[in-house]
Amino acid sequence: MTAMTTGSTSRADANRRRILDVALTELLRDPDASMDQIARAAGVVRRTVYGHFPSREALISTLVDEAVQALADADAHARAGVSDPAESVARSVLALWPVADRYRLLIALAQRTVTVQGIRDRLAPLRENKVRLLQRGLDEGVFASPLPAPALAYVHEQMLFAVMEAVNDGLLAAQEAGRSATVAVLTAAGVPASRATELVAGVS
Amino acid sequence: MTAMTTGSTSRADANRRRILDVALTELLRDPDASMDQIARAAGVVRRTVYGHFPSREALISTLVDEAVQALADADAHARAGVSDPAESVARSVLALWPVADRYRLLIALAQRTVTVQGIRDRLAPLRENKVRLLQRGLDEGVFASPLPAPALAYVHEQMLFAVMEAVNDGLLAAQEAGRSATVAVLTAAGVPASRATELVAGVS
DNA sequence: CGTACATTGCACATGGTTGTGCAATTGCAT
DNA sequence: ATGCAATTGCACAACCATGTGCAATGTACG
Repeated sequence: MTAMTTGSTSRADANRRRILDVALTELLRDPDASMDQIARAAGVVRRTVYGHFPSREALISTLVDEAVQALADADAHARAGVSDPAESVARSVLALWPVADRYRLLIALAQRTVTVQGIRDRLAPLRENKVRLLQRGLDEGVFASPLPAPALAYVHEQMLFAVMEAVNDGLLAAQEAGRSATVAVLTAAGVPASRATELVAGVS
Repeated sequence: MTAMTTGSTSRADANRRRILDVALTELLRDPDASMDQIARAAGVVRRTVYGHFPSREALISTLVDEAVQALADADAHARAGVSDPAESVARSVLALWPVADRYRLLIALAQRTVTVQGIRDRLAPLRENKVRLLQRGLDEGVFASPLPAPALAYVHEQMLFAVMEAVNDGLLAAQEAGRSATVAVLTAAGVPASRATELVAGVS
């Protein structure tokens, strides 16, 4: 019965997984990291990487797919059945935080220019969700900003990157980062600081 | 007297200037733009660019120097003799806005990884000024944020990029952008929306 | 006109990266 | 141990970008 290589996903799949993981951190350090750099960092020869992925494009593309998937899942799950826009944003940011941190390279690539075509497109649905949420909050008077909802969405994204950078540079404890980022984002949306802190405390 | 090639800075200097300008926009479109791309875009042959700049490094480095210079000047001038931190931030952002927009590529390169070594370093003094200002505001209770001053500085920078992107993508009118960005930044620092709008109105 | 200088049009060497081919080797599981 | 699949270790071709050299061409200015 086709042995199915026991439960162990064989070392092939393990390698593939490791290559993806290493590629993530390696590309974060240098978005132009070569296949050789990635391979070496994964403890493998360049040729082996090509055994798993036909091209550099394909490798990064796989990474993008995983990232989008993880982000979409986290966001959808966090906002399920929450009606208040402020609470929704709070839950969303808190849930997205660790995932976005893991994949922040790709999101950074997404907003940069000529990398893999279509990163932006693949993130578009997620972004649109956020815009709708922000718009609703603005309409209901829960949020306040001189910026239109789509611009505010950009701002929120960038703020998350900023806080991640801060953590990275040791300016902020990783423990507090998620909550701090959430409060910061809410504040930027015009939610009074007191209400923002309260919300985050209540949600987490 | 040494002739000094009349008042006209000769076409050589004009070319040099145009190469720099074009390089700025070209590198903005693609941070990895080749010397050939830049040269063509400047209506010149690659070899000519090397006549003005010994290397790609040198070209970008010149750009960085100009950017840092312009930013530092604008910031210093805007904040001269202003004591209130909130007003100081307002003036600073409003003044920095057009300059940062012009040079945003470089600031983006600065926060990204392995480009020209030392972009971060050259921007450091400017950044430190901002951190001190934010710290003072936090101490005086004018600002409020769960983030420490240095992290808040990151956030402010990134917010500016976000708004620039928004303008770039047509989500926001260029006229309003500077003021909107300023209000957004102040709001993110914990200044109440009403006070922020008031400040910006009073300053511009 | 003729001088000086900037620009051009090659050509060239160099180095790095991508992607492929193939034989040899390693490791796992039966 | 033996077979199977993955991994390795080259070697290769193609491409692209960086810098440099040099002769020819243009262009402004006295």
